[in-house]
Amino acid sequence: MPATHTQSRFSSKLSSQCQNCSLSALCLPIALADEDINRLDQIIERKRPLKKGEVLFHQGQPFNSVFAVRTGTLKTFNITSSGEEQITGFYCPSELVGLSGIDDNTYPISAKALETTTVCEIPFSHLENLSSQIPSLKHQVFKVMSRKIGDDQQMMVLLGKKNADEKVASFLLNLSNRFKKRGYSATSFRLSMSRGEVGNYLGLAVETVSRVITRFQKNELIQVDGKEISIIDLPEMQKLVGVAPDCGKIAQF
Amino acid sequence: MPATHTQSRFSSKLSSQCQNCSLSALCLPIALADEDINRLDQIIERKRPLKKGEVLFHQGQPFNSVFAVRTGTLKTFNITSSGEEQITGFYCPSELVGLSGIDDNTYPISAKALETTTVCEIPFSHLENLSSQIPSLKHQVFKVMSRKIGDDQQMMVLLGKKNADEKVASFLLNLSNRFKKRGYSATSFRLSMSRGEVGNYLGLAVETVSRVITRFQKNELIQVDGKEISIIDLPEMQKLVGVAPDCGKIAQF
DNA sequence: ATAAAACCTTGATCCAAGTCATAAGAACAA
DNA sequence: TTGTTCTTATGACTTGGATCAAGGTTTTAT
Repeated sequence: MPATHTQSRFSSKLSSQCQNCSLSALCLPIALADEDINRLDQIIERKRPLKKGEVLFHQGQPFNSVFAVRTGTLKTFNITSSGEEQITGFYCPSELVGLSGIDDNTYPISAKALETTTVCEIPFSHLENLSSQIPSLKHQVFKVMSRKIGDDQQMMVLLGKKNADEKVASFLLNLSNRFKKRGYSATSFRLSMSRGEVGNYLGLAVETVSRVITRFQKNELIQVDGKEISIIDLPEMQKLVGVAPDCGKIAQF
Repeated sequence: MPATHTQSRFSSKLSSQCQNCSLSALCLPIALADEDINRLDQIIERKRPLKKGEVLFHQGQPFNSVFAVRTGTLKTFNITSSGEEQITGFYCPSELVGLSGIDDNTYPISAKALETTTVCEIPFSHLENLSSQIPSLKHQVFKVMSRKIGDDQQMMVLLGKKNADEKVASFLLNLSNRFKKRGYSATSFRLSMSRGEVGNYLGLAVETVSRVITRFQKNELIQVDGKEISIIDLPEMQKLVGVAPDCGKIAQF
């Protein structure tokens, strides 16, 4: 974990926090009136931290809440009919998990902490009620869901069309962008997931992930020390992924 | 196109139609009061049919509306940095296209008709307003988006983990389920997309799709005549995909 | 501190699916 | 109708990444 990324003092009481939270501009980036922020605040429950490996919710459990990651990282996955885990996403601070549960009131995936992780629980029925009263909040929820749909479609492109190098490069650049958005270094960060989990997510064998990373390092695209990654040649990495330098979003994930 | 699936008389006036539409239970399956259905009706514009190959909206265009397919089929795709088309979805009657445009008010994909296709245009800002007044409508929109997220995640599993046989079988069973839901035959239908488009969508070469389909036919899993497909051995196909016969949804798409 | 378990790397081998090539239908336009 | 283009099928060949195997390193638990 980057040193800058301190375990935020997890205040025991449900005091108004969204206003102070450094993530508020990302998690539900709304220009809400103070009064409305307080109303939002009141429906949010800040939970005790999850330890590494702890499960936030299980596939099949009744859906009640979506969760915003405050610190740490989660993975979501489901168990296939043949019993293997299939990772469907990684979630960093400010990102919302559980949206796919709305459809039939059941989580279709499980969510597990990759490291010590704190989340805000947002009971969805309350969010829905509140969103009727605050149009900009409703719009925000639509936006977040819409973005998720768009992102997942980019992920489908990645899985269907890209080779191992492009997959790994896309993955690293995607993480880089997510760190950057939260004010951390875009070029130097720590992977909270194992190579195996990266491979599982990208549709690659562990060995392939390992080899690609080694090769990237040899070619001086990145610098690797265990889980610490530094991107050295960002332009070259972007070229690999097929990003025109000006159009940050397209074709990256 | 199945003979049962007549080109619905496309009434030129914006008269109330949702009530009569055979798809209403699927497209936004709500138990709305009559009065509310009328309000929904009034914001919906029924457009002239699109001919095969016509584009409904272009990647990059400003987002204004989502569209419900009434008859025919659409594909959505984006153009990658290397200039090739990447298909991200096929849309059958009752299905909603364009939800990924909400996020930044721009369609991140294009939508094109695979055959003569009619759609209902739903201006999103109106839908949003109306949804503030009709909570069950708002909930329905959340549900539709949530389902899309879940479905796309299943698609990611398919692309990342499945082999060619499993991909094609999943694709055919998925179509089968969608036809069935609308009251058509689950075992006998017509593909409105080419083998090339199927391959593009599934991350396979045309030749592979062709070979798999030929092999399925040889093994008497399906019966093929050009674009007409009959599923002969449904249980075997389901086994191939890894569906427990009782849990229709999981692991299928 | 030490053992056990999980994770990462690298090499050797293999195979599923991609690519290339060809040819025969289908769909379409003039 | 006839040519042109698109689509599908099938064979021969190639290859990227999976799998198998083994050894080293890091993390976790006691």
